[in-house]
Amino acid sequence: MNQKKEVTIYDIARELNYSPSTISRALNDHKSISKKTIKVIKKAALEMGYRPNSLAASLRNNRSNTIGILISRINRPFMSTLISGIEETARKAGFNVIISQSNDSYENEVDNSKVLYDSRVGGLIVSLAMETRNIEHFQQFRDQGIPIVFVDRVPKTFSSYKVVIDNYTAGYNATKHLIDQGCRRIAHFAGAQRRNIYEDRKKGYLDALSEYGLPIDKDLIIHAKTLSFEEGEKATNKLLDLPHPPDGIFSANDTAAVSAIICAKKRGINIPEDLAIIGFNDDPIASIVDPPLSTVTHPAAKMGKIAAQRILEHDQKNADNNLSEVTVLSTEIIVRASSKRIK
Amino acid sequence: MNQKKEVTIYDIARELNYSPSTISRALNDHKSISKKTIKVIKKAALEMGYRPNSLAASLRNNRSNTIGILISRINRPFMSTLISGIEETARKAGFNVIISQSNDSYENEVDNSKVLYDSRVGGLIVSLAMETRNIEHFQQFRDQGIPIVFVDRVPKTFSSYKVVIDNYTAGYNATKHLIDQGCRRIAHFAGAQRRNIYEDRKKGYLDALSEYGLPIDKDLIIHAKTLSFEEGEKATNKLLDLPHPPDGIFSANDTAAVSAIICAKKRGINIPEDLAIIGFNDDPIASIVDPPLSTVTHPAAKMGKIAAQRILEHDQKNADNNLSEVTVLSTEIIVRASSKRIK
DNA sequence: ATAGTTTATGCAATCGATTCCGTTAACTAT
DNA sequence: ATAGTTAACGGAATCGATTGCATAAACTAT
Repeated sequence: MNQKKEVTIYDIARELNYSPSTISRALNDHKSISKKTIKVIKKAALEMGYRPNSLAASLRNNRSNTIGILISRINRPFMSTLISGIEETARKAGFNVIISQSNDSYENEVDNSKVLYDSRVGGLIVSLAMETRNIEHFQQFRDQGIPIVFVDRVPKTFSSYKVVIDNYTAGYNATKHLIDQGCRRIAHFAGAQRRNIYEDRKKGYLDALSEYGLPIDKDLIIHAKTLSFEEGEKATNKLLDLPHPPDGIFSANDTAAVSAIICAKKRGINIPEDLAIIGFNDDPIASIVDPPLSTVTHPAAKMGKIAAQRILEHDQKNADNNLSEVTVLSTEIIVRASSKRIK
Repeated sequence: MNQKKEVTIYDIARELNYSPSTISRALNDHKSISKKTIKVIKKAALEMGYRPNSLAASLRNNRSNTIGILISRINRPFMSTLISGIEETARKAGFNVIISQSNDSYENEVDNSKVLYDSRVGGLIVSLAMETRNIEHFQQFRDQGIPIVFVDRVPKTFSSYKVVIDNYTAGYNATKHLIDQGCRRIAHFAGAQRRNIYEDRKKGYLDALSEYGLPIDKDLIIHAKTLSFEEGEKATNKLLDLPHPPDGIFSANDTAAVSAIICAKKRGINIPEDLAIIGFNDDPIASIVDPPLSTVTHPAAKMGKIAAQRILEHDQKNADNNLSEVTVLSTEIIVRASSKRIK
């Protein structure tokens, strides 16, 4: 038995002949405790090695100083940067951050949401799994007045805080950029259309083509489940095997775009002369690949910061207030060598 | 006021005319409750929408089903994969994962360790900040019998669970590989020597040189604080400006190695013919850069899994048992074009 | 000087689950 | 049939902090 007994506010109370209430209030700088007493109590707490028990406080308040994160995968540049932004903001406010990953499975998402609920998180930040169609599992949080912030991959029908980018405009601009560079047969690597981000990017692509009088060729639109490196490779080969191969590709993510660059190079295609390519996200690999990949920025850290702020703010305000604020962040096109045909 | 009242075991008890003790035991499949009763209670719990309050249970047990992670930065490929491995393993066992990043600052590490302690985490997984010299802040966990697992960047003097790779051998083998490829003037990008991983890699490098009768040239050893892309670029330029530039570089991470490839290429150096390069970690950028970077694997996911397992196991065993088990994982050299001179 | 107010603090219930220690009833062995 | 077990369940304290409602003292105003 080597576990030292932990010091509680009762121990301090006994030591100083105050009541536990006073100790609690003093440690929280409650205004009804005199400054002198506060000083004395804090000093004693420090000396006695007192460490607050967050669990007890959370139980009493029925709310923990914890933000739950529910995302598909942690080890993706966008996601880990998003988390980093959340963590940084949350920690400054004394909040903990619990992470859970669904691996894009609906079932995992539901299970994880339950566990986070049981942990009485003070707020929830969610980026939907690829699979998810039904979002009833978030209702329990709303019933308890626990704020939810959806980021990036958001549901259409659930009214809540949302932090997103304008995927439509980004898709439109990326496509327009390729058109401006002289591309006339532009392919698109599209993601799962169930998710807003991929649906909107595709819409932007389609509208840009239409607007500039370019025909829409279904053979040039490749739907991939995960836009992985392998899928990108396969898609690129398929496109290049076409009788009339494309002269441009707008990929809904960087991974597939990079694989397209590498694959096309292997086949002796000149980039960007024969084939101009633009991706999405500005992952680290985008600036490393040769030629460097043009892409669309995705402000992950900022999204995380704002999402966390929504939850922290909510803590302050009245619970019923303004639960459905939508924040749209701007993106930029970064033009690199993979699409720069016009000098 | 729209917050639905939450259902507790007391509500179920009242409803079924059982005592709360029985409800609690039934929900936990306690053996002294009849199977029939368990079935009845679980059914009622489900119907009534009961959700356990983890906070209450944790308070009572003075230990939460939570693993705290204390690392430098989340958004690095190695780290986010490590976290992913931890999360996956922990979640299967019903544990939550709280993350905190120190940004390599000692103060942040200490602060975060306190917050995690106050949250009564059931275990702690740590990769030390670059700055950290003093490790007293971990003593509080040991005093309470809370298991600590150090991963990758571990302290030398603190006896605890550890999960590491054999950095010395990896550094030795990476250097030997370059020697085998005909390199005779091999430079080294070394990280902060305070951390075991960089110190050991450098030792391996030095011993390999000695063993093969190659002189050790201090000009060829560059110490960088963070081995960032910029530092790598600067170091490469410095090396290439030398009267006798090196014909090989062993970088203690991939980021700096990739920047070396890009920088050297810009200067018209042929890789690997004029300069062979090998990195460390096998980050995604390693296989994307042109030519692809040879590197040393770093089993991040496996490390995370094992670290989490240590904590989960500890929960089962007697607390005083075997607290200082060290696990050494094996690494492999991946030879890619950046160092392959001999066909 | 008296009533009203402010300041500083204490009392005790509360959050929800867990568990030690009974107790009762049914069952088993001799 | 009686003592001894076992099975199934209840009572009540407990974990540690918070907070609404007192209360006592000191102070202010008239």
